[in-house]
Amino acid sequence: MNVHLDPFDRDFESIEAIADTISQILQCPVTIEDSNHRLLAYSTHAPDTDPVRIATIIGRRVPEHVISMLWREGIIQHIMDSQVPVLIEPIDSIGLNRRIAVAIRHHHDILGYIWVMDEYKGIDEQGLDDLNKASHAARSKLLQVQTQRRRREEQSFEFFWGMLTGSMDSEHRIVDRAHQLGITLPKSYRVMIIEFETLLNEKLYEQVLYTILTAQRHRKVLHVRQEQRLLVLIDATDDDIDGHIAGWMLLMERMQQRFGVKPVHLASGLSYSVYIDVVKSYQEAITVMNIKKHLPEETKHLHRYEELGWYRFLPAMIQERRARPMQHSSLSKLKAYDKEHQSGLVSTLSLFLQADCNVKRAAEMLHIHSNTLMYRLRRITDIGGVDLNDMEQKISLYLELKMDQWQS
Amino acid sequence: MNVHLDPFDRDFESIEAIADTISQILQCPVTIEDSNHRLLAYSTHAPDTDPVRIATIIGRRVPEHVISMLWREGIIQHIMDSQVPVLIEPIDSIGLNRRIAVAIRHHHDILGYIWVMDEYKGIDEQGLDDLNKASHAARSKLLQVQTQRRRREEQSFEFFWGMLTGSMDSEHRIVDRAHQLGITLPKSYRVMIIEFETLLNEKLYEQVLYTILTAQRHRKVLHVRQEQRLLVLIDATDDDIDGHIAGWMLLMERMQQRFGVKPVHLASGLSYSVYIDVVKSYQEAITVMNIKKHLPEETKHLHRYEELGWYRFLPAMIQERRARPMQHSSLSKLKAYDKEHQSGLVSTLSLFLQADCNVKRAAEMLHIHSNTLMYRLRRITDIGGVDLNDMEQKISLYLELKMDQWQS
DNA sequence: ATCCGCCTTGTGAAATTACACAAAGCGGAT
DNA sequence: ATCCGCTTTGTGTAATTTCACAAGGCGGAT
Repeated sequence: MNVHLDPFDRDFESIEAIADTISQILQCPVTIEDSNHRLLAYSTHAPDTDPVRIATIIGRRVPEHVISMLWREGIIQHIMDSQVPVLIEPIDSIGLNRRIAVAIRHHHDILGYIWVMDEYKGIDEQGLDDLNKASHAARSKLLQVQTQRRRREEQSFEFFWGMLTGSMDSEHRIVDRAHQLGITLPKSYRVMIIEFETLLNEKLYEQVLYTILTAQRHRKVLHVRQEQRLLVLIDATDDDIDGHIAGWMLLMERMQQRFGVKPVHLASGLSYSVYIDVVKSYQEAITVMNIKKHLPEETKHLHRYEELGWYRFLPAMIQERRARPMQHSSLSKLKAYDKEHQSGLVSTLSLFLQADCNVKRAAEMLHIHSNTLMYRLRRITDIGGVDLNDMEQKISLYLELKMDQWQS
Repeated sequence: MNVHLDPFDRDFESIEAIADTISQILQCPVTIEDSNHRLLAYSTHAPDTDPVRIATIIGRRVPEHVISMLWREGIIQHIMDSQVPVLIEPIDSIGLNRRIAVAIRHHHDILGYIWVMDEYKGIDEQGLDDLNKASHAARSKLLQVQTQRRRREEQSFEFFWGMLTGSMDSEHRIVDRAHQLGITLPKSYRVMIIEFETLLNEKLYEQVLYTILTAQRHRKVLHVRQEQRLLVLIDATDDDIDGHIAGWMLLMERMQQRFGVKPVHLASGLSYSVYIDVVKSYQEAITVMNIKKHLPEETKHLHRYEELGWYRFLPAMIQERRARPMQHSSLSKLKAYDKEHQSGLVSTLSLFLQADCNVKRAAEMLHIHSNTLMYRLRRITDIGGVDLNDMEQKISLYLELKMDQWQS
């Protein structure tokens, strides 16, 4: 039997057929996934499989914690890099038995993966060779799948962009179109902006999307790419305040670990349930992003429009200030003094206000003796003519200082 | 000499001629003033006069303190009301000798006054009769003066209005036109709005103007009437911060005393020295007025745009808030609680913030025990989820509360 | 009536803060 | 060098604030 006819040198009518063929030859259960670990096909032949395979088939995707583990163990990277099938040792803790995996590639792109459960037998050289051939055979099928997916993506981009810009201005039309495209819109949503340090090129984009889509929560998300940003329509139905954004933060963390890319900022608008309000939520997200970029330190832990507090008025205030420039008399006196004497009264005042006018706290933050701070405050009241027991004045100062910071 | 030919039954070539005629007949010094106590004519004949008359002639108007005194003594009112000449007893404290005064009227309008110094002689019936006749004779002359003044006023209204609305948009044109109209523009100016409770009808307007124009500081002021408002271009050259507005406040007080009319609000824009900026100063004055009307209590002692502090951003913030309505989560919780339990947590919080977060002070203002306030504050932090040691949160609350107040 | 939660006031101890004053460093002006 | 004003730090005291706890009033529900 040295003359081995290549069983994969033919046209397959479907991906399932490929899976079944592999399964028959190797006498093992087989699953084929796309690049995002979504189930494309699985062999029906074998009776007993491990829990991971069952979960994958039931959920139509590899469970998130499995992917996490595979990444952590460096297995996914290995499969992605290797030109030949990779043997994977069982990981009992997650119910993963021994298996062999091979990537399906097209040039340098990963189109998907073939997994072979190899619990008992062990596969010989010939088997591995067959698996490689199967991988090649799967390529053209997966390319079709990919092309189809791309086309659908294009349509969903256009759809989402239409919502974001408000050109889809009738609720009815939006719902209809979503139905047409097979998109399930969440009952309640927010628009979130994820901003990266660099332009979202093809590779980065794929990586980002891979991270998002392999996460359990977000099977399908309306999204659109925009220079350095990814705009996402996130589900706000079960908006448990912290949990949600925290989940995204975690994703971003994972992105960092796996691909070394980390988004700089996350910003989301309010949640709405009427879809024509996507425009609003988007505008709000933009506002949040804008404010975060100008005052990164103070808004470090803010991500959602409703968390902005008074900062949401800052852009309007800045605009007003630009339209009618006017020096705050106390502040300009203090600034003049600072300039002449190289002192830091303004920054001291700023920090003092930030510290809720608590002398002790502020002094600690400044690493100075509290009496020193007291002295400076006295100077501030003397030179600037400020009454630090007057809320009005303190607010005026605080706001002006923040605006100064914004514009610097 | 029973047959007395009326010496005033002829045409006089000027007001001076009338003054001289009276002076000749009565053998006393005579001055004729317009309705605003501005000198129109004086007899040259008599050698010695009292200090008031000298000051009047030198200053071309009756000194302010004299007018004040005459009002206080009820003398001006008396002259205005009386159909016959009024004898005025000397007032040594201001150097006013004995004199006789008669109003020059046209229907019910006062056009001016004739003053006769009557130090030594005492004037008989015949003299008084002559004085009455002189008053009639002066009328036509004064009507001419008044007409002329009215025409000039019309022109100045138009001029000022052009500046206010920005339709006079070239510095050059403004300066030229002012020169043409014989108006001396102040080097540095502000636009001030004086608002009254009622519409500025003809009578009220005259009274207001009378008060302003008889005050020493403001001999001539560009002004324009506008429903309930009088817009004034005030001199800001020697802008000694408090003094200036205080002077106007005094005037308003006087207006109240003399005519029972009191302006409700004073509001002024910034001071500028380039005349095309009148528009700006006017806009600022409008802003001040707007804010004062919405928050009368907190802006009671503010009149000038530069004193507004952070309030100058309020309109922009309100606009932003209206454009993107959003409940402050803590506040709405507190409001809900207040509604259900008929408590006053929100108002307590508001006052507490107003009192610079000083428990003692706030408790006193509320007439409650400071521990009661402490308790309420604890409730506020519990129910509203507010951290009252966080400046950011306090500012958010403060601003939201002010905006609520604005809109209520 | 009785209970219970909510609110107010009072008391006193503990903690914190404000303030006055002293000592000393530092840099510029004379 | 010397003076002077500005600044920082340290010390101790007086005043103020915070906090825990007790006692009692009030109104609605059972």
